[in-house]
Amino acid sequence: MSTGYTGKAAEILDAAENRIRAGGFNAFSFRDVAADVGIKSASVHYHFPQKADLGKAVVERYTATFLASLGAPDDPAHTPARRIAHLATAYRISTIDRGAICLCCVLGSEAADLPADVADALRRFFRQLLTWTQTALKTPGGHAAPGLSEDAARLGANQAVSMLQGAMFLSILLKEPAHFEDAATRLLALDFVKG
Amino acid sequence: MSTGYTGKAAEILDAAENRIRAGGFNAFSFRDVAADVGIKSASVHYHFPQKADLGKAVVERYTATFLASLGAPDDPAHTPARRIAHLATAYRISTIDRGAICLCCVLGSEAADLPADVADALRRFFRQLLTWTQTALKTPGGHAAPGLSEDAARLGANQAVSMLQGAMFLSILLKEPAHFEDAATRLLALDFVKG
DNA sequence: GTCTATAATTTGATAGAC
DNA sequence: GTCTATCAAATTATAGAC
Repeated sequence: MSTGYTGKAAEILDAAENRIRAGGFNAFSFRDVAADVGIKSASVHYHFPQKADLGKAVVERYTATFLASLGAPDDPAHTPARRIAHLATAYRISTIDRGAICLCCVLGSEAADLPADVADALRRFFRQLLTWTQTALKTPGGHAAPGLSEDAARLGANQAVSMLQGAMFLSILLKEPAHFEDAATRLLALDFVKG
Repeated sequence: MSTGYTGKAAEILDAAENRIRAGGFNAFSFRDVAADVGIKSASVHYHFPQKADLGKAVVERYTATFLASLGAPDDPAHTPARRIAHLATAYRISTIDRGAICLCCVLGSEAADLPADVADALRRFFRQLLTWTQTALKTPGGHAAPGLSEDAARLGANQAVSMLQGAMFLSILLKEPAHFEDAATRLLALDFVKG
Protein backbone atom coordinates (compact mmCIF):
# COMPACT_ATOMS: atom_id res chain seq x y z
CA MET A 1 0.00 0.00 0.00
CA SER A 2 3.03 2.26 -0.44
CA THR A 3 2.13 5.67 -1.78
CA GLY A 4 5.70 6.47 -2.73
CA TYR A 5 6.33 9.18 -0.15
CA THR A 6 8.76 8.80 2.73
CA GLY A 7 10.55 10.99 5.24
CA LYS A 8 9.93 14.72 5.20
CA ALA A 9 7.80 14.61 2.05
CA ALA A 10 5.39 12.24 3.79
CA GLU A 11 5.39 14.41 6.91
CA ILE A 12 4.56 17.45 4.78
CA LEU A 13 1.67 15.57 3.19
CA ASP A 14 0.42 14.55 6.64
CA ALA A 15 0.46 18.14 7.85
CA ALA A 16 -1.15 19.48 4.68
CA GLU A 17 -3.89 16.85 4.81
CA ASN A 18 -4.71 17.71 8.41
CA ARG A 19 -4.74 21.42 7.65
CA ILE A 20 -6.95 21.00 4.58
CA ARG A 21 -9.37 18.75 6.42
CA ALA A 22 -9.75 21.40 9.11
CA GLY A 23 -10.28 24.43 6.92
CA GLY A 24 -9.85 23.80 3.22
CA PHE A 25 -7.25 24.58 0.60
CA ASN A 26 -7.12 28.33 1.25
CA ALA A 27 -6.96 28.06 5.03
CA PHE A 28 -3.33 26.96 5.29
CA SER A 29 -0.01 28.35 4.12
CA PHE A 30 3.39 26.91 3.34
CA ARG A 31 4.55 28.45 6.60
CA ASP A 32 1.83 26.55 8.50
CA VAL A 33 2.82 23.13 7.23
CA ALA A 34 6.50 24.00 7.56
CA ALA A 35 5.98 24.82 11.24
CA ASP A 36 4.02 21.60 11.74
CA VAL A 37 6.90 19.59 10.34
CA GLY A 38 9.67 21.63 11.96
CA ILE A 39 11.27 23.12 8.84
CA LYS A 40 11.06 26.41 6.94
CA SER A 41 8.62 27.27 4.19
CA ALA A 42 11.33 27.36 1.52
CA SER A 43 12.02 23.70 2.28
CA VAL A 44 8.40 22.83 1.66
CA HIS A 45 8.70 24.44 -1.77
CA TYR A 46 11.68 22.19 -2.45
CA HIS A 47 9.44 19.12 -2.10
CA PHE A 48 6.31 20.64 -3.67
CA PRO A 49 7.19 23.69 -5.81
CA GLN A 50 3.66 25.07 -6.11
CA LYS A 51 0.70 24.86 -3.79
CA ALA A 52 -1.24 23.05 -6.50
CA ASP A 53 1.46 20.34 -6.53
CA LEU A 54 1.03 19.86 -2.82
CA GLY A 55 -2.75 19.75 -3.08
CA LYS A 56 -2.73 17.26 -5.91
CA ALA A 57 -0.25 15.01 -4.10
CA VAL A 58 -2.38 15.06 -0.93
CA VAL A 59 -5.50 14.07 -2.87
CA GLU A 60 -3.77 11.32 -4.81
CA ARG A 61 -2.17 9.83 -1.70
CA TYR A 62 -5.52 9.98 0.09
CA THR A 63 -7.21 8.28 -2.86
CA ALA A 64 -4.64 5.48 -3.01
CA THR A 65 -4.77 4.87 0.73
CA PHE A 66 -8.56 4.90 0.97
CA LEU A 67 -9.09 2.69 -2.07
CA ALA A 68 -6.46 0.27 -0.78
CA SER A 69 -8.23 0.07 2.58
CA LEU A 70 -11.38 -1.05 0.77
CA GLY A 71 -9.74 -4.07 -0.80
CA ALA A 72 -11.14 -5.80 -3.86
CA PRO A 73 -14.83 -5.04 -4.57
CA ASP A 74 -15.36 -8.44 -6.20
CA ASP A 75 -13.81 -10.78 -3.64
CA PRO A 76 -15.93 -13.95 -4.03
CA ALA A 77 -15.56 -14.67 -0.31
CA HIS A 78 -17.80 -11.74 0.60
CA THR A 79 -21.44 -10.97 -0.04
CA PRO A 80 -22.40 -7.57 -1.48
CA ALA A 81 -23.91 -6.75 1.93
CA ARG A 82 -20.62 -7.45 3.63
CA ARG A 83 -18.73 -5.31 1.14
CA ILE A 84 -21.02 -2.36 1.80
CA ALA A 85 -20.53 -2.85 5.53
CA HIS A 86 -16.80 -2.73 4.86
CA LEU A 87 -17.24 0.53 2.97
CA ALA A 88 -19.09 2.05 5.92
CA THR A 89 -16.31 0.90 8.24
CA ALA A 90 -13.65 2.51 6.04
CA TYR A 91 -15.58 5.77 6.16
CA ARG A 92 -15.92 5.52 9.93
CA ILE A 93 -12.25 4.82 10.56
CA SER A 94 -10.96 7.62 8.36
CA THR A 95 -13.41 10.28 9.51
CA ILE A 96 -15.67 9.70 12.51
CA ASP A 97 -13.03 7.99 14.61
CA ARG A 98 -10.60 10.87 14.16
CA GLY A 99 -13.17 13.63 14.25
CA ALA A 100 -12.15 15.01 10.87
CA ILE A 101 -14.21 15.30 7.74
CA CYS A 102 -13.21 13.44 4.57
CA LEU A 103 -10.41 15.27 2.71
CA CYS A 104 -12.21 15.03 -0.59
CA CYS A 105 -15.45 16.29 0.94
CA VAL A 106 -13.72 19.48 2.07
CA LEU A 107 -11.94 20.03 -1.23
CA GLY A 108 -14.97 19.00 -3.25
CA SER A 109 -16.92 21.84 -1.68
CA GLU A 110 -14.34 24.30 -2.97
CA ALA A 111 -13.84 22.62 -6.33
CA ALA A 112 -15.03 25.53 -8.47
CA ASP A 113 -12.20 27.68 -7.13
CA LEU A 114 -9.41 25.10 -6.99
CA PRO A 115 -6.45 24.62 -9.36
CA ALA A 116 -7.62 22.39 -12.21
CA ASP A 117 -5.13 19.67 -11.31
CA VAL A 118 -6.52 19.37 -7.81
CA ALA A 119 -10.16 19.45 -8.92
CA ASP A 120 -9.51 16.71 -11.47
CA ALA A 121 -7.82 14.51 -8.86
CA LEU A 122 -10.83 15.04 -6.63
CA ARG A 123 -13.35 13.92 -9.22
CA ARG A 124 -11.24 10.84 -9.87
CA PHE A 125 -11.51 9.96 -6.17
CA PHE A 126 -15.29 9.98 -6.21
CA ARG A 127 -15.57 8.23 -9.57
CA GLN A 128 -13.35 5.44 -8.30
CA LEU A 129 -15.36 5.23 -5.08
CA LEU A 130 -18.62 4.98 -7.02
CA THR A 131 -17.15 2.37 -9.34
CA TRP A 132 -15.86 0.32 -6.42
CA THR A 133 -19.31 0.38 -4.81
CA GLN A 134 -21.11 -0.49 -8.04
CA THR A 135 -18.81 -3.48 -8.55
CA ALA A 136 -19.33 -4.52 -4.93
CA LEU A 137 -23.10 -4.57 -5.47
CA LYS A 138 -23.20 -6.28 -8.83
CA THR A 139 -20.68 -9.04 -8.22
CA PRO A 140 -22.11 -12.21 -6.62
CA GLY A 141 -20.27 -13.55 -3.61
CA GLY A 142 -20.48 -15.34 -0.30
CA HIS A 143 -22.84 -18.31 -0.08
CA ALA A 144 -24.39 -17.87 -3.50
CA ALA A 145 -25.62 -14.35 -2.74
CA PRO A 146 -26.62 -12.91 -6.11
CA GLY A 147 -25.40 -9.58 -7.41
CA LEU A 148 -27.49 -6.74 -8.80
CA SER A 149 -27.80 -5.85 -12.46
CA GLU A 150 -25.39 -3.27 -13.83
CA ASP A 151 -28.03 -0.56 -13.67
CA ALA A 152 -29.41 -1.43 -10.25
CA ALA A 153 -25.86 -1.56 -8.92
CA ARG A 154 -25.13 1.90 -10.31
CA LEU A 155 -28.22 3.35 -8.66
CA GLY A 156 -27.46 1.51 -5.45
CA ALA A 157 -23.87 2.76 -5.42
CA ASN A 158 -25.06 6.33 -5.87
CA GLN A 159 -27.47 5.94 -2.98
CA ALA A 160 -24.97 4.24 -0.68
CA VAL A 161 -22.15 6.72 -1.26
CA SER A 162 -24.53 9.69 -1.01
CA MET A 163 -25.85 8.44 2.32
CA LEU A 164 -22.42 7.78 3.79
CA GLN A 165 -21.04 11.06 2.52
CA GLY A 166 -23.96 13.09 3.84
CA ALA A 167 -24.09 11.30 7.17
CA MET A 168 -20.34 11.68 7.64
CA PHE A 169 -20.59 15.41 6.96
CA LEU A 170 -23.46 15.99 9.38
CA SER A 171 -21.97 13.75 12.02
CA ILE A 172 -18.65 15.61 12.09
CA LEU A 173 -20.18 19.08 11.83
CA LEU A 174 -22.72 18.49 14.60
CA LYS A 175 -20.25 16.43 16.63
CA GLU A 176 -22.74 13.57 16.89
CA PRO A 177 -21.06 10.26 16.03
CA ALA A 178 -24.42 8.51 16.56
CA HIS A 179 -25.75 10.29 13.48
CA PHE A 180 -23.31 8.39 11.28
CA GLU A 181 -23.95 5.09 13.02
CA ASP A 182 -27.72 5.43 12.63
CA ALA A 183 -27.37 6.17 8.92
CA ALA A 184 -24.93 3.30 8.40
CA THR A 185 -27.30 0.91 10.13
CA ARG A 186 -30.17 1.97 7.92
CA LEU A 187 -28.04 1.73 4.79
CA LEU A 188 -27.24 -1.88 5.57
CA ALA A 189 -30.93 -2.57 6.21
CA LEU A 190 -32.00 -1.46 2.72
CA ASP A 191 -33.41 -4.24 0.57
CA PHE A 192 -30.90 -3.90 -2.26
CA VAL A 193 -28.02 -4.09 0.21
CA LYS A 194 -29.36 -7.03 2.24
CA GLY A 195 -29.87 -8.88 -1.06
CA MET B 1 -40.09 36.18 3.72
CA SER B 2 -38.17 39.42 4.22
CA THR B 3 -34.71 38.87 5.57
CA GLY B 4 -34.26 42.48 6.57
CA TYR B 5 -31.62 43.41 4.01
CA THR B 6 -32.22 45.79 1.13
CA GLY B 7 -30.23 47.85 -1.34
CA LYS B 8 -26.44 47.60 -1.28
CA ALA B 9 -26.35 45.44 1.85
CA ALA B 10 -28.47 42.83 0.08
CA GLU B 11 -26.28 43.06 -3.03
CA ILE B 12 -23.20 42.53 -0.91
CA LEU B 13 -24.78 39.45 0.66
CA ASP B 14 -25.66 38.12 -2.80
CA ALA B 15 -22.09 38.55 -4.00
CA ALA B 16 -20.61 37.06 -0.84
CA GLU B 17 -22.94 34.07 -1.00
CA ASN B 18 -22.00 33.35 -4.61
CA ARG B 19 -18.31 33.70 -3.83
CA ILE B 20 -18.50 31.44 -0.78
CA ARG B 21 -20.48 28.81 -2.63
CA ALA B 22 -17.81 28.73 -5.33
CA GLY B 23 -14.73 28.51 -3.13
CA GLY B 24 -15.41 28.82 0.56
CA PHE B 25 -14.89 31.46 3.22
CA ASN B 26 -11.19 32.00 2.58
CA ALA B 27 -11.46 32.15 -1.20
CA PHE B 28 -12.93 35.64 -1.43
CA SER B 29 -11.89 39.08 -0.25
CA PHE B 30 -13.66 42.33 0.54
CA ARG B 31 -12.27 43.65 -2.73
CA ASP B 32 -13.87 40.78 -4.63
CA VAL B 33 -17.37 41.41 -3.35
CA ALA B 34 -16.86 45.18 -3.64
CA ALA B 35 -15.98 44.77 -7.31
CA ASP B 36 -18.99 42.48 -7.85
CA VAL B 37 -21.28 45.14 -6.41
CA GLY B 38 -19.50 48.10 -8.00
CA ILE B 39 -18.20 49.83 -4.87
CA LYS B 40 -14.91 49.92 -2.95
CA SER B 41 -13.83 47.55 -0.21
CA ALA B 42 -14.02 50.23 2.49
CA SER B 43 -17.71 50.58 1.70
CA VAL B 44 -18.24 46.88 2.28
CA HIS B 45 -16.68 47.31 5.71
CA TYR B 46 -19.23 50.03 6.39
CA HIS B 47 -22.06 47.50 6.01
CA PHE B 48 -20.25 44.53 7.57
CA PRO B 49 -17.30 45.66 9.72
CA GLN B 50 -15.55 42.31 10.00
CA LYS B 51 -15.45 39.35 7.65
CA ALA B 52 -17.07 37.23 10.35
CA ASP B 53 -20.04 39.65 10.40
CA LEU B 54 -20.47 39.20 6.67
CA GLY B 55 -20.19 35.42 6.92
CA LYS B 56 -22.68 35.18 9.73
CA ALA B 57 -25.16 37.43 7.92
CA VAL B 58 -24.89 35.34 4.76
CA VAL B 59 -25.55 32.12 6.65
CA GLU B 60 -28.48 33.56 8.60
CA ARG B 61 -30.10 35.02 5.51
CA TYR B 62 -29.62 31.70 3.69
CA THR B 63 -31.15 29.84 6.63
CA ALA B 64 -34.19 32.11 6.80
CA THR B 65 -34.79 31.94 3.04
CA PHE B 66 -34.36 28.18 2.79
CA LEU B 67 -36.53 27.41 5.81
CA ALA B 68 -39.20 29.80 4.55
CA SER B 69 -39.19 28.03 1.17
CA LEU B 70 -39.98 24.77 2.96
CA GLY B 71 -43.17 26.09 4.55
CA ALA B 72 -44.75 24.51 7.59
CA PRO B 73 -43.63 20.92 8.27
CA ASP B 74 -46.95 20.05 9.89
CA ASP B 75 -49.45 21.36 7.33
CA PRO B 76 -52.38 18.93 7.71
CA ALA B 77 -53.13 19.23 3.98
CA HIS B 78 -49.97 17.31 3.08
CA THR B 79 -48.84 13.75 3.72
CA PRO B 80 -45.38 13.13 5.16
CA ALA B 81 -44.39 11.74 1.75
CA ARG B 82 -45.39 14.93 0.01
CA ARG B 83 -43.50 17.03 2.54
CA ILE B 84 -40.29 15.06 1.88
CA ALA B 85 -40.84 15.51 -1.85
CA HIS B 86 -41.10 19.21 -1.16
CA LEU B 87 -37.81 19.12 0.74
CA ALA B 88 -36.10 17.43 -2.21
CA THR B 89 -37.52 20.08 -4.52
CA ALA B 90 -36.20 22.88 -2.31
CA TYR B 91 -32.75 21.29 -2.44
CA ARG B 92 -32.96 20.93 -6.21
CA ILE B 93 -34.02 24.53 -6.82
CA SER B 94 -31.38 26.09 -4.60
CA THR B 95 -28.47 23.92 -5.76
CA ILE B 96 -28.81 21.63 -8.77
CA ASP B 97 -30.78 24.09 -10.88
CA ARG B 98 -28.16 26.79 -10.41
CA GLY B 99 -25.13 24.53 -10.49
CA ALA B 100 -23.89 25.68 -7.09
CA ILE B 101 -23.40 23.64 -3.97
CA CYS B 102 -25.37 24.43 -0.80
CA LEU B 103 -23.86 27.40 1.08
CA CYS B 104 -23.90 25.56 4.37
CA CYS B 105 -22.31 22.47 2.83
CA VAL B 106 -19.32 24.54 1.70
CA LEU B 107 -18.96 26.34 5.01
CA GLY B 108 -19.68 23.21 7.02
CA SER B 109 -16.65 21.58 5.46
CA GLU B 110 -14.46 24.38 6.76
CA ALA B 111 -16.19 24.69 10.12
CA ALA B 112 -13.18 23.79 12.26
CA ASP B 113 -11.33 26.84 10.94
CA LEU B 114 -14.19 29.34 10.81
CA PRO B 115 -14.98 32.23 13.18
CA ALA B 116 -17.09 30.81 16.03
CA ASP B 117 -20.05 33.01 15.12
CA VAL B 118 -20.19 31.63 11.63
CA ALA B 119 -19.75 28.02 12.71
CA ASP B 120 -22.55 28.38 15.26
CA ALA B 121 -24.90 29.85 12.65
CA LEU B 122 -24.06 26.91 10.40
CA ARG B 123 -24.92 24.29 12.97
CA ARG B 124 -28.19 26.06 13.63
CA PHE B 125 -29.04 25.72 9.93
CA PHE B 126 -28.63 21.97 9.96
CA ARG B 127 -30.34 21.49 13.31
CA GLN B 128 -33.36 23.43 12.04
CA LEU B 129 -33.35 21.43 8.81
CA LEU B 130 -33.28 18.16 10.74
CA THR B 131 -36.01 19.34 13.07
CA TRP B 132 -38.20 20.42 10.12
CA THR B 133 -37.79 17.01 8.51
CA GLN B 134 -38.47 15.12 11.74
CA THR B 135 -41.67 17.10 12.25
CA ALA B 136 -42.65 16.49 8.63
CA LEU B 137 -42.33 12.75 9.15
CA LYS B 138 -44.02 12.44 12.52
CA THR B 139 -47.03 14.68 11.89
CA PRO B 140 -50.03 12.94 10.30
CA GLY B 141 -51.54 14.67 7.27
CA GLY B 142 -53.30 14.29 3.94
CA HIS B 143 -56.01 11.64 3.72
CA ALA B 144 -55.42 10.11 7.12
CA ALA B 145 -51.77 9.28 6.38
CA PRO B 146 -50.27 8.38 9.76
CA GLY B 147 -47.07 9.95 11.08
CA LEU B 148 -44.03 8.15 12.45
CA SER B 149 -43.12 7.90 16.11
CA GLU B 150 -40.79 10.54 17.50
CA ASP B 151 -37.83 8.21 17.34
CA ALA B 152 -38.57 6.75 13.91
CA ALA B 153 -39.06 10.28 12.61
CA ARG B 154 -35.69 11.35 14.00
CA LEU B 155 -33.90 8.43 12.34
CA GLY B 156 -35.83 9.01 9.14
CA ALA B 157 -34.95 12.70 9.12
CA ASN B 158 -31.27 11.87 9.58
CA GLN B 159 -31.41 9.46 6.68
CA ALA B 160 -33.34 11.80 4.39
CA VAL B 161 -31.16 14.84 4.99
CA SER B 162 -27.98 12.77 4.73
CA MET B 163 -29.08 11.34 1.38
CA LEU B 164 -30.07 14.69 -0.07
CA GLN B 165 -26.95 16.38 1.23
CA GLY B 166 -24.63 13.69 -0.10
CA ALA B 167 -26.38 13.41 -3.45
CA MET B 168 -26.39 17.17 -3.91
CA PHE B 169 -22.66 17.30 -3.20
CA LEU B 170 -21.76 14.52 -5.63
CA SER B 171 -24.15 15.77 -8.28
CA ILE B 172 -22.63 19.26 -8.34
CA LEU B 173 -19.03 18.10 -8.06
CA LEU B 174 -19.33 15.52 -10.85
CA LYS B 175 -21.64 17.76 -12.87
CA GLU B 176 -24.23 14.99 -13.16
CA PRO B 177 -27.69 16.33 -12.30
CA ALA B 178 -29.09 12.83 -12.83
CA HIS B 179 -27.20 11.68 -9.76
CA PHE B 180 -29.35 13.90 -7.57
CA GLU B 181 -32.56 12.93 -9.32
CA ASP B 182 -31.84 9.23 -8.94
CA ALA B 183 -31.15 9.63 -5.23
CA ALA B 184 -34.26 11.77 -4.69
CA THR B 185 -36.40 9.17 -6.45
CA ARG B 186 -35.04 6.41 -4.25
CA LEU B 187 -35.51 8.50 -1.12
CA LEU B 188 -39.19 8.94 -1.91
CA ALA B 189 -39.50 5.21 -2.55
CA LEU B 190 -38.30 4.23 0.93
CA ASP B 191 -40.92 2.53 3.08
CA PHE B 192 -40.86 5.04 5.92
CA VAL B 193 -41.34 7.89 3.45
CA LYS B 194 -44.09 6.28 1.40
CA GLY B 195 -45.90 5.57 4.68
C1' DG C 1 -22.68 55.85 2.23
C1' DT C 2 -18.86 56.01 -0.45
C1' DC C 3 -14.46 57.45 -1.29
C1' DT C 4 -8.88 57.80 -1.01
C1' DA C 5 -5.13 56.50 1.40
C1' DT C 6 -2.71 53.65 4.13
C1' DA C 7 -1.29 50.69 8.01
C1' DA C 8 0.01 46.03 9.47
C1' DT C 9 0.26 41.44 8.30
C1' DT C 10 0.33 37.34 5.51
C1' DT C 11 0.95 34.93 1.38
C1' DG C 12 3.10 32.16 -2.55
C1' DA C 13 7.27 31.99 -4.45
C1' DT C 14 12.43 32.68 -5.65
C1' DA C 15 17.67 33.40 -5.19
C1' DG C 16 21.58 31.85 -3.44
C1' DA C 17 24.62 30.23 0.58
C1' DC C 18 25.84 26.04 3.06
C1' DG D 1 17.76 19.35 1.76
C1' DT D 2 17.52 23.04 4.48
C1' DC D 3 18.51 27.52 5.47
C1' DT D 4 18.35 33.10 5.41
C1' DA D 5 16.75 36.76 3.09
C1' DT D 6 13.73 38.84 0.34
C1' DC D 7 10.15 40.15 -3.05
C1' DA D 8 5.71 41.45 -5.03
C1' DA D 9 1.17 40.98 -4.28
C1' DA D 10 -2.87 40.44 -1.61
C1' DT D 11 -5.38 40.67 2.68
C1' DT D 12 -8.23 42.58 6.65
C1' DA D 13 -9.08 46.62 8.60
C1' DT D 14 -9.04 51.70 9.91
C1' DA D 15 -8.82 57.01 9.57
C1' DG D 16 -10.66 60.77 7.76
C1' DA D 17 -12.45 63.69 3.70
C1' DC D 18 -16.62 64.50 1.04
